[in-house]
Amino acid sequence: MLTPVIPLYLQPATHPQARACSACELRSRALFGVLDADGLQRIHADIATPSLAEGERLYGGGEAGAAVYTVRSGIVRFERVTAGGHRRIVRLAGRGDLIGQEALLQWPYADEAIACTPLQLCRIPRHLIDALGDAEPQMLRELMQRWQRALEASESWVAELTAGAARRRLLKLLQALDSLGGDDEGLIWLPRREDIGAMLDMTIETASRIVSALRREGVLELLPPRAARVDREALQAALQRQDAG
Amino acid sequence: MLTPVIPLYLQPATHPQARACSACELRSRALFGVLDADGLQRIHADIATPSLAEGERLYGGGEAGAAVYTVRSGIVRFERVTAGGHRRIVRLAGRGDLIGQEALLQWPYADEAIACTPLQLCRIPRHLIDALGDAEPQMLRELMQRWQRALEASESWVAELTAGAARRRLLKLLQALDSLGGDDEGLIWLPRREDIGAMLDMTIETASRIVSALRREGVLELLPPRAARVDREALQAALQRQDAG
DNA sequence: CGAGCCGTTGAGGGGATTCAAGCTCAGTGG
DNA sequence: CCACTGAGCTTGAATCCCCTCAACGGCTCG
Repeated sequence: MLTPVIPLYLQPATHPQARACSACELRSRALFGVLDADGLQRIHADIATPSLAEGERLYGGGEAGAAVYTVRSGIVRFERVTAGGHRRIVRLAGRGDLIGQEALLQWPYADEAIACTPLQLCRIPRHLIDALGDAEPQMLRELMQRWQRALEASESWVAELTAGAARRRLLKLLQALDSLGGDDEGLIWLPRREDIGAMLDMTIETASRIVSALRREGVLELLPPRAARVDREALQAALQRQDAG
Repeated sequence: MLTPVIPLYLQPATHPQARACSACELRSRALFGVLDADGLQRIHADIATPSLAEGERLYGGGEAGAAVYTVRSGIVRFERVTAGGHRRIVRLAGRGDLIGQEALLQWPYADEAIACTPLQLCRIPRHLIDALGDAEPQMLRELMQRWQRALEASESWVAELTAGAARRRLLKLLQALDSLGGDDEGLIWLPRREDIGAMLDMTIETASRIVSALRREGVLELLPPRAARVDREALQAALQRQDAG
């Protein structure tokens, strides 16, 4: 998918944010990828690009929201508190994912959204999507694709991260973190043990024991705090053995 | 939300399926609830209302689908096979829910969909939604609501049915089954022990032990095969004690 | 009646939790 | 400078919940 270069003569008249969107390396993967330069020009003014530090909250569950967000870089986690009063992380989102989509329906946010790493976002107000929906039906299709991707992520979470032995779940989490935010060299964000527990339903002690074991086995090289390097081959091998034995 | 009565003089000229849709008790909750009589008249011809017996498969994971379905009555389960080769049930759908929505994006079905009970559906071809999308923007909004509901169901599944002790998960499942397909008297569909295992990640033996215990405690009255009556008060009380102790 | 499926129950073992102690490290203030 | 503190992590020992393996009963169906 080619992203057309904007002619120079157009640029002086172009809003800075529109230029930023045009140049955005995510554009082909992003919600507004279907828009041309004119389309971007029309919407530029309302789009902000906020940043959050690790641990900061983007929004809370139950809040009435007026915007959706695209993740430009970083990882977001979605938390909720169970009926039993325990904190549970139900999903992660990374680069290119759309979050807070329920705001488009004027529904309150379903979960609490928190930055796991330094986070860069695009903030897109609801009224913008509403207005654009009529003019650009292709964008609605993009939107529905985002919804389906989120559903797919959540169902995969159920299938892969909530079943089986603790060690298998943790290996699967490492795999997911690698494909979500890992770089070429296998450098990943490694959650705090308590957050691993909230994701995989285990105690911090169990999480710690398994992480330590994987470190001793060479699957994981810890780079405290909050980072690690995974040996992808060793990870695959460990998963194979896990599923076999 | 009122569903307008169709004048009698209109009916002889009306396609039988359009009459059925108009009279459908689900209409206000269904995808085409926003359409008026004329709108229904236009789309009637392509809508079928298939029925499936318990255990029959609606579609398989990976298949290319050309239709979405609305559940008129019964319960559907979504299964997939994990990377480790185990069968996992990741979500349930009931009356009023939309299933197979990924077909609208021309994506293959994500999961296998299987009837848990006798099932009545509305089959809505993709081309119909495509055509209607332009004419009836309100319907796209309905569609996005369905997507969000499915996402919400999946995230709730993660939060409530995959964490905590086996007994708590099973109690929560009974609660979910009651609100999904239960009648006034607490009559519910009770899955086979193997399916309980695939939902809650436990063995059939553990499922059986807990079901038996709940029967002895009076929470559950078994009505074999595949049915039970829940004592809602006792269920609530059992959950309270579970979360307390 | 025997075969097969489904469900139930028991006994033993293993993996995760619980309870507890000690470690590292950053921030604070004497 | 260094003890002090608290948060996060690690490790050990004992307990318990759930899994594994096994046997058996009810039911349907050929």
